[in-house]
Amino acid sequence: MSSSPKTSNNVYQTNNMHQVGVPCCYPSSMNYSTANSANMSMMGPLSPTSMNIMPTSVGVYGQMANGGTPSTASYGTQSSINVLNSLSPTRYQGSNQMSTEKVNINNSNNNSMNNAATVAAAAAASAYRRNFNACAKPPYSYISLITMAIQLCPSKMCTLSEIYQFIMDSFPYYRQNQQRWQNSIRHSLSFNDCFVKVPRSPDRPGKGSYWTLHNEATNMFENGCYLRRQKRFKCPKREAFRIHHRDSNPRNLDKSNTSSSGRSPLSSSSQKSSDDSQHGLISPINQHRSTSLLQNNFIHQQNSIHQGNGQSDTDSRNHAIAATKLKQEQCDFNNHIMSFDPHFSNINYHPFAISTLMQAAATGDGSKFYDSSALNYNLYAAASANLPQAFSSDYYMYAPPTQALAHGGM
DNA sequence: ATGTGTTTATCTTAGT
DNA sequence: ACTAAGATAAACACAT
Repeated sequence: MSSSPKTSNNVYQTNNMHQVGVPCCYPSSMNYSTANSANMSMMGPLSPTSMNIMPTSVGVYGQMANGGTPSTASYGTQSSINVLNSLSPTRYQGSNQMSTEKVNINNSNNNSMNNAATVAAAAAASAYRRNFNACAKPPYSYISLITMAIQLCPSKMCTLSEIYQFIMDSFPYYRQNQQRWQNSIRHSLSFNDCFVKVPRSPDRPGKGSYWTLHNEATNMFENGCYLRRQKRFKCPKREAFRIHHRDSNPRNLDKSNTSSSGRSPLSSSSQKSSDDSQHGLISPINQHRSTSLLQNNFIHQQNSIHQGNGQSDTDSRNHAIAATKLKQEQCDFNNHIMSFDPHFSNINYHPFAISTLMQAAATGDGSKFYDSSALNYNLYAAASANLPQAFSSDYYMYAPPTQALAHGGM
């Protein structure tokens, strides 16, 4: 298998994708051209200016310097064990190319601001040098990367292009081979029931929908492993609806008999896209947040769209009835689990949980020395603060797109 | 034309 | 070894 990486000619354009009211906070000024080592020089030489900003990015990922899987005995929390065990030596070859220079990160909060800033800056500078010629693939699955992007949005939903932007801003590795991984991102969004598409409202024109998390899929990585979930999230209601729709649609009856292996579904109407909002999959948790009205509007609009989109009257009625019923059931269920699930009542449930990192970022934890305008950078500061001390010397750190910050993030 | 979204197929990898 | 999750490639439809 040659699998020579395709080099795309696309340069990701961020500036005019959607202009109004995008409920997202990611810096959108960076255009990352695809993929060669020369392009990595865009990260620029380390300057005093960037030094001041670097500590925001003392995020960590990587593998043990000696290449081995760490024994579970040595390291503090179960979550950190899971994180490290999830690293594959073959997968993150990039980090093998790093220099052997080691960084001692002192992440104690007891240090004075100056000391901590100095240490962090030194660590960042060192990491910068190490990182300059090698960008290891971060130990996060695409699903977890998408989840991070969504969770970091105040509105808890964002567009595809914003997901791209978050990933590229956060992980230099993904400034390369964009065509490849962006296809995978799109596949992940469509394929996984944990991601729910939210249509745009008419007053927010633009390409693509918003994506949010299924309200039952907000704790997929609470065990601390962001590479592989123990169980793929599947929405039973969606599955049931799919089956119901398939079996009750006369157009599918003959197909289901004849083409068990058929490839024709490419031309069939998609289920996920049209059914999400009808299922009431928009989280009531999210409805507590700033976009509740917006999302409710989306749901209503989508319902009305479906009732008049050319289906037969019978189909439309059945859809509407089923949607209403499912939506009510979903809300009841959500209210129920929210009453006792610790994940919803205690956001600090787990030190490595995304929700924990979000909380730290949102409340300014780890942002003492940093510009807090870019939430995603604070995420990594928070992650760094949670880093077990035993790992600190062997971690692979990475740099943010310093130019974006230096230019004010716009 | 380009971006977005869906789906199938196939391969790799982690977990057991 | 087996299974399931995830990654990758690709074809295609549709929206902007």
